Amino acid sequence: MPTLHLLNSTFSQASMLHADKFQHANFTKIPSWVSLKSNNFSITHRGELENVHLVSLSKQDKLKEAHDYLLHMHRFNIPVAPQSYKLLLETCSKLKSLKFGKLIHRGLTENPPDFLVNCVLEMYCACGSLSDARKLFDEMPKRSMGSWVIIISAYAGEGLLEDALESYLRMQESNFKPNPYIYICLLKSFSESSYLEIGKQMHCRVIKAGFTNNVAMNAAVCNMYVKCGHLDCAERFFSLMQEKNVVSYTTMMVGCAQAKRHDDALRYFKRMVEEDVDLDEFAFSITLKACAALVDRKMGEQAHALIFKLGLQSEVSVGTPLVDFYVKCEDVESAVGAFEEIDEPNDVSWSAILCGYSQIGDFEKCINVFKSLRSEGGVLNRFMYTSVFQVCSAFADLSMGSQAHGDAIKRGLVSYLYGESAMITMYAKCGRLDYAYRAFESMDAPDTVAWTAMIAACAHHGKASEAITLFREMQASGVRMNGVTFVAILTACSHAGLVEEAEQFFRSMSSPTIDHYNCMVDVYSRAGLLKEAFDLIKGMPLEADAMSWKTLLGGCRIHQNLEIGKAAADELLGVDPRDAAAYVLLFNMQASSGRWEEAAGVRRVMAERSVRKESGCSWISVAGEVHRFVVGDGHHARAEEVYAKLEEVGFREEEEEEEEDEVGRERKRQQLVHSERLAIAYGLIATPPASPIVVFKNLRACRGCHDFGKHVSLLTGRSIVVRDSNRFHHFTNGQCSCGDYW
DNA sequence: CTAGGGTTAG
Repeated sequence: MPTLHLLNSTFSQASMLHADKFQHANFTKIPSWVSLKSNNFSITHRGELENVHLVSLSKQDKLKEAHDYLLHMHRFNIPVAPQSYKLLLETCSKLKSLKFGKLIHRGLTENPPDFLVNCVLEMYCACGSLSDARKLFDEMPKRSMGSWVIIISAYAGEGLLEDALESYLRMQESNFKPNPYIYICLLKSFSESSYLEIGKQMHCRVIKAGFTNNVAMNAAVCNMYVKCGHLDCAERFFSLMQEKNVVSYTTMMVGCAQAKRHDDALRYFKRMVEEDVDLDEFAFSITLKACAALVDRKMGEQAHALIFKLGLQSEVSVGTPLVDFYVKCEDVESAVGAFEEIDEPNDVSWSAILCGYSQIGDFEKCINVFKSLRSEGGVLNRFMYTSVFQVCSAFADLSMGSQAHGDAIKRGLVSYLYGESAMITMYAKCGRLDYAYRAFESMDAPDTVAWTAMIAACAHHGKASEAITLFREMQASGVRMNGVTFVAILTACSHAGLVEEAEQFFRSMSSPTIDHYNCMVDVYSRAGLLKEAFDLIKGMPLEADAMSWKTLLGGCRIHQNLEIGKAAADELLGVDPRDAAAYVLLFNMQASSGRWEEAAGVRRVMAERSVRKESGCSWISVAGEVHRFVVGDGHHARAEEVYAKLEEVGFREEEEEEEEDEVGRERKRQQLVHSERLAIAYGLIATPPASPIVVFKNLRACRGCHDFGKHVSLLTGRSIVVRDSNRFHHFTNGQCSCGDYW
């Protein structure tokens, strides 16, 4: 190959001559002048050097320079080799540059060789201009088999089924006998169940044409059955295939993944490894997806090892699902490691890592990475906004959330179900059930997740009857319900004390999970039916988890049932000895029934195991700025005004019927004001008189502060929303939306 | 000269 040889020698000459200047010279960084001045190279044909330069430019994606140089060659009548044109056109295809593609097409000589015309045709298809492709195709003096393949493949690839079939018939009229490639292309366009019949017909034609022993052909048939939703047909066909390759295996794995049979997908993967099939990046994409879905850490790590062995970790198509796999395994560190291995991460890779940060709870990181990606002009997608909405939900940051919403609208990245559902949750968690409703109502056809998000939003805001109405509407609309929907509706019942309704919903479930049992435990516990709750845990077919016992313990605390409470605490600490909530609840319960010895014992154990109670804090966002308060806080710049306001509204700590435990006493003694009162008072002085005050607290509000909220809403006429760790409380005119039941 | 499979989510 003279061309290659010349390029190599050019390279070595350049690097030898300028070793000092070009320490890191590599193949793609050869300066353009190098090939121009080298008259002393052994050139055999006129223009060979120029052609090499042209090819070099196009291989470096320098289309503009290449085109300029092409014009230069034309001007000096230097012959341009067909191969050079081919490479130029390929670069146009790769970069999807219709503009240069057209320019180069126009610059072609009068009678270009047939294969070059096919290259132009391919370029138009690759650049997505099927109109140009069709025009050229119709005007082509000599169509080859390749031309037909290109045009049919383009139609099929774009989903233009009719055009593809028409061309298929037309080619037969022009006496071209379709080859396997034609069928492979055509089969590709039958990609949904409504095309099954025509797909089968095409399969018959394949058999009649005698292409039954073609691996690629068979993979395409398999794929057609998979995409048309007939995995069983695909499997039968697959098992009859004599020869199988990566593509056919990958196709089957995709089919299994679609049918959520991820373990079957992995079985195919194992077979592929056993049979020593050459694996490629596509095979690993789907394998990792299955590992992620199953959270099969072991399998995923083995796949990762194999990937490393084959050096495929730098491929986006492998690295991205690898990131997702580690995210699903809740191992962000490995996810970040996998991400950093990717050579050219795309927006999918970025959204996978953003999702990782948000799922794991590193909200700060998530939002910062998103912001820098955005400011650097990176490609953004809707998945990213979903993660951003999750962060805003977690921060309960309405200001950031609505900004993100606006930003997403501007970029046209919001009108899709997932993002909208995340938005419902975001607005609800920011305390704006009204906005959540608006987001929900703006959806044309809410799906399972959207309905569920809306029901959960009502549940958390204590709107049980609205939740139930929505649930009925959802049923009537025919949208499928899932386990999460039932968690939402049971939560709604639980927050409103609707025991019978909850029992009804629960009974209507075919296979409740531990989450649903725990919801029922919560329903009974809150309603004071502690015996029922305890019996339910004891009798359920699933093993109780920490949540089961914690929920029961919470109920025992509210209803002062020391006996069951102790049993629950023992069980809870058996499951998770480091659960601070268990100790705190147990301590409070012992203390409030005057068992100081036992209470002190609980504290001692806590200290021994160095379990620390989470300290309470409340915050309020005013004009986009978050103001945070802790118990008895005096650090705020307007602290004096805050305390003065508290005096003014006149609902002091002493007046309440406080919890009589030791903690409560200490607090009383020290006259420390609970953080949520400080935040509410700040809201009163810092926001306009008519606007609602929305306060957030990391722990549950106590009864005294709950009464305080009611009192202030009556006194000032303001609407006050308090979100504690459990739910939302809407205080208006001295009443709370929870009906004092929570 | 012509083709086939894949990854992100509430």
